[in-house]
Amino acid sequence: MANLKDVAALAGISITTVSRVLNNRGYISKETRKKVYDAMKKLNYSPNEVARSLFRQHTNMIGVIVPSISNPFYGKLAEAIETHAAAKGFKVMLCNSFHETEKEIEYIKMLEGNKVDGVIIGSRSTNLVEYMGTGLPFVTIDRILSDSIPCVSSDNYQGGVLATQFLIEKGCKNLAFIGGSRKLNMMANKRNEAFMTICKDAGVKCMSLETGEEELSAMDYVACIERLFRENPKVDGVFASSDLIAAQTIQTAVKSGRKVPQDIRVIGYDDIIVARMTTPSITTIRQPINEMGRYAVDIILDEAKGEIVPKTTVLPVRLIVREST
Amino acid sequence: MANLKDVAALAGISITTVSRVLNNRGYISKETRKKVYDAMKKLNYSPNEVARSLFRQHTNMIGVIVPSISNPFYGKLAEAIETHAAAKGFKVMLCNSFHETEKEIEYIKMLEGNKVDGVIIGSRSTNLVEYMGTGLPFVTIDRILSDSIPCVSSDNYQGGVLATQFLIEKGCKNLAFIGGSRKLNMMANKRNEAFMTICKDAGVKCMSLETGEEELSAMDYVACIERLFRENPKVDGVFASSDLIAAQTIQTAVKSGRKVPQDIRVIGYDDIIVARMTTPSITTIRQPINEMGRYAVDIILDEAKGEIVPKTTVLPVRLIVREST
DNA sequence: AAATATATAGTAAACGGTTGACATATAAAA
DNA sequence: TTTTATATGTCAACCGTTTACTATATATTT
Repeated sequence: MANLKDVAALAGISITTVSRVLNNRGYISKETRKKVYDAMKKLNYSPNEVARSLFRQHTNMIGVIVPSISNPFYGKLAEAIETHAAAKGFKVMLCNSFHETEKEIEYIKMLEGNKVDGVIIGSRSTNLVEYMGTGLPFVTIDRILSDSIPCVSSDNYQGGVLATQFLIEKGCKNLAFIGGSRKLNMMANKRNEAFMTICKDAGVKCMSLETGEEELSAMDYVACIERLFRENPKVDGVFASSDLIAAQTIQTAVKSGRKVPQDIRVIGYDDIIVARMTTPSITTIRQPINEMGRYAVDIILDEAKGEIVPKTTVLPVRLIVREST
Repeated sequence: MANLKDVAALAGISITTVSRVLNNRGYISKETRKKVYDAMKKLNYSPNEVARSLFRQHTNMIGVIVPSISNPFYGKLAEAIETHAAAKGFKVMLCNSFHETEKEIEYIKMLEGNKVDGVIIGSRSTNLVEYMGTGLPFVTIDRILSDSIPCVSSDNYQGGVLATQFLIEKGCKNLAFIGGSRKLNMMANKRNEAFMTICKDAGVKCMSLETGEEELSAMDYVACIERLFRENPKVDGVFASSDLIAAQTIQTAVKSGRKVPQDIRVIGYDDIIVARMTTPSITTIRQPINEMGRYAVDIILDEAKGEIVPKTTVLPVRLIVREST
């Protein structure tokens, strides 16, 4: 691979001048500029970004840690992050933690060593804070890790309100909420809070089901849902905390002879592609995943520049009505 | 951030010795080793991988270019690649090209500049070859780009055979295939070939529908499928070239009053999460995506080491029977 | 004619780490 | 006692690029 020296030699000028045209600094004549570009083209030269990074003390690279990119929610999030980062000239290093704290710690160390300019964490582990050294900027998605780490989320409480009210409006009298573990300090817990509050206010019978880590990792909630139906056969509306749960709720309901939405209404959360693809398609609360990714990138970049950034950024959600309600 | 010099100073030894314990070279006493580790811990030191990469002339990083990581197939693929790469000490840079040749070229240049050790391309553009400079190793997924670039795929022909035979066994007399553009030089075209051949051999009526770029990008095939049903109302079996198409085929069939699988049987391809989540769940051909990712990584790493690698690697597929047939 | 702007070159240090050559000192083995 | 293995140190070169500094040589204004 050609380097600056080769380009300078071919163009018949000094290394310094070549570097100047590359970085648009100082005075350069048109002819010199042309000579340089010609030599670069001839040698198929592209600057060694590793060397640049070393000198400049930043890499224009951000790390993204998610539990699993094959989970459609994180897939969309990562796509939004990468797209927006690329538009700003930043690269993305992808890390799948599979909910394992150890891996997350390892990834953080790795990213630190690779001198990324910041890390976006869409992950669930606690106790990560102590491993987040001094200088590196972090942003979390949907999760408060510590007071000093900014968080981007959507309005989970409002999402809970919207979903619950809609189910009640549709005439449900016996609601169930299915969500993830409440022990994790996730903003998503607010969906459940809103659900309980709205149900209580409306005098509607309600219950909530908490699933575990295994279900989350395997993306398989069927056993939980079957139990829910067995123990509460009169449930006529389910607010699922993800579209994946909603899809499986529909499967389980249909299998037990219930019709969706006639016998039981189901509403999901996230509005990932699965919600559009099922039969019946899933009414859901759309999180503005693109915008969440965009804000996460903007914030991490501002942080890296030493600017003051908001501690929390809450984006609005929207009810998307489809066939399952 | 602490560097080698700081660690050496704190440990009271020379920079060279610290570098020696870091790289396990030469003779080091236990006490010195301990002093170094203590100092490293105290300073929260981690070696600057950028500097290392510059010296070593490789980055332990690979680039992955996919059309869209939010497409569940590529999400799974990227996850498999990242997981396997991480296990081997390699990092992954993620690139979403959205099927735009320009972006792919830009990404390739970027990855070249960042001195990645290799690039895995799960993308569809032609004419990329001229931009793939001299030294950088490439591997494609499911696509022959040129004679000299290794390709990893699953056995698309066999997948087509399995799917078509299964539909015929189930009693279908009037089959349709829905797939992507055949102009692209994808291995996936072989599914269609197999479909036509098997149908002809069995004397079963068949047709095949080719969707375009827009449908692929938007992941929305409903209009195509509606037309198919309108123009061929007697179709009683559909072989869809992806689970996304299969899911939408089921939606469209149900909407038009057909029952799945009683009136029309649908078989998908890939076995992504969507196939498990729909009602009815989708019978499909499972591509061994994990293994495809693993082989892609192994091959790119071997290539980077200058070893001889197979030109094509074809992994077996499997029929997964669910409810849609 | 003097002052200023423009255009280019060379040298050297820096970024942080690795490595080879060479020196030195102690401890164990021949 | 000599040899050898072990343990550390110093020094310098190197990876490819940036940049500050200094030096010159034109060209253009005052």
